[in-house]
Amino acid sequence: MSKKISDSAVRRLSVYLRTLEDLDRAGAETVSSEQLAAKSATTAAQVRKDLSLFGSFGKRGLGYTVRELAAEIRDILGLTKPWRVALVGAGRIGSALFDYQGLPNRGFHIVAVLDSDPSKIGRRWGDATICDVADLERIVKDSGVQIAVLAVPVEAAQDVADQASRAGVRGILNFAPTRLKVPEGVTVKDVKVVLELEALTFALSQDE
Amino acid sequence: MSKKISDSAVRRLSVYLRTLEDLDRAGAETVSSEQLAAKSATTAAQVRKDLSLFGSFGKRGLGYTVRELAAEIRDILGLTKPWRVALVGAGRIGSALFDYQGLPNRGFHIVAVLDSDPSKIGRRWGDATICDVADLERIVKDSGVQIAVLAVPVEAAQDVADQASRAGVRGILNFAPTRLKVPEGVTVKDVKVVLELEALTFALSQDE
DNA sequence: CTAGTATTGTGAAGGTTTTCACAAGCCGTG
DNA sequence: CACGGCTTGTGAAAACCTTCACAATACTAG
Repeated sequence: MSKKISDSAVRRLSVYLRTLEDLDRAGAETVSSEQLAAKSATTAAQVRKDLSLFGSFGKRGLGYTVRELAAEIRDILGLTKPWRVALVGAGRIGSALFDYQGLPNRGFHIVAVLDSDPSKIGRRWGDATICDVADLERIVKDSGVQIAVLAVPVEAAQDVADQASRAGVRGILNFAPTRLKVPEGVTVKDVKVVLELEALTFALSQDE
Repeated sequence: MSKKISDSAVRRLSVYLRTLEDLDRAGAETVSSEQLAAKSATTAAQVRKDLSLFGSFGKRGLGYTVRELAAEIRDILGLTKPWRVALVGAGRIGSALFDYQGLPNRGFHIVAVLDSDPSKIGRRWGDATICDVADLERIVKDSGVQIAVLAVPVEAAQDVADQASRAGVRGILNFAPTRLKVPEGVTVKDVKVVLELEALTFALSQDE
């Protein structure tokens, strides 16, 4: 049915959304593809092409209504409904994510925090209690968790991914530096810090 | 001089390197493009094409020597020399990075940790002392810092990036969810957690 | 109502990246 | 040393992505 959308297009949409939210906060009512492109580090033609993959959201001669376009992109990205997230790993990355306001703002609700460390299990974080990761499957099922965020050591990641997949999670955001094997129907995205650093050193090594 | 190398090719090289390191640890001596591709989630042709951008590292009929190829890729990515890194922001992300063994292993040495919080300045982390971010420029110059890692709140990020650029930093790894403006000659790479999550929800919204 | 300015949406062109397919090369065996 | 099995390196083809360029349209001013 829907034509294939490239990953880069999706990522640009996400950038446009952030830009639009900034514009809205700054009080802008409308924006042209030219302006949106400038603030999103791309070109006007690219903006229009990206949007045209999903519909026709602007008015010729006028541009786009900031709020309307933001709403359309939220819809495209699947951000109009809340997502139930389980945070696995109550270490420093887990705790930084737990407190990060950007997640609930975008509709990502952490409904469970899990860890394997007995000294952490049972502790309270805000209004969440840290649960034993051994109960992951039950918790995922009971709370209807759709997305698992893996902020666990690399040795544990595949195991947690297996359990989460078995329990019916549909997406995994993985902070561990390893390529997870997951069944059909489960989507993984990786946060690759070292890879970014290496892309950086490649760039730096080039221009000298 | 050097032809333009696509970002995706560079990122794949980084993945190959990790795979090769795993293979080496597992005791493998040689690897074919087919095997390397399977473990790196790409195709054999892609592997060969990527490598051919930089030279000819294999033996026909035999494949690649794991260690040799790893060394070549390290060289390509600029990982054969140590990089001096300043870590700005001694919060949870900063502290997670500071303790992460993956960085020194890859030649990234954190030579300074900075923060603006008076209650943190002066504290010791391992054998580093947290410095006042107001001294960033002096420290960058004195220690020959090449890369700044920004693990600071979004409001502070642009300001720190400006100071770091002025002090002569060549690369910035940015964890803050904002697009940094930097002068010519400074390269920025972003770690985009929310963007990955949104790419995930897009994928999940598609197949249902 | 007409002219003029602005800006979208989109086919077509241009460019880049990936895949294909095969000659060239390496090794072990007999 | 000749043959067969295997695997690289690489032009050429195919697929994909970005940019161009312009007709279509919206509004404003006169």
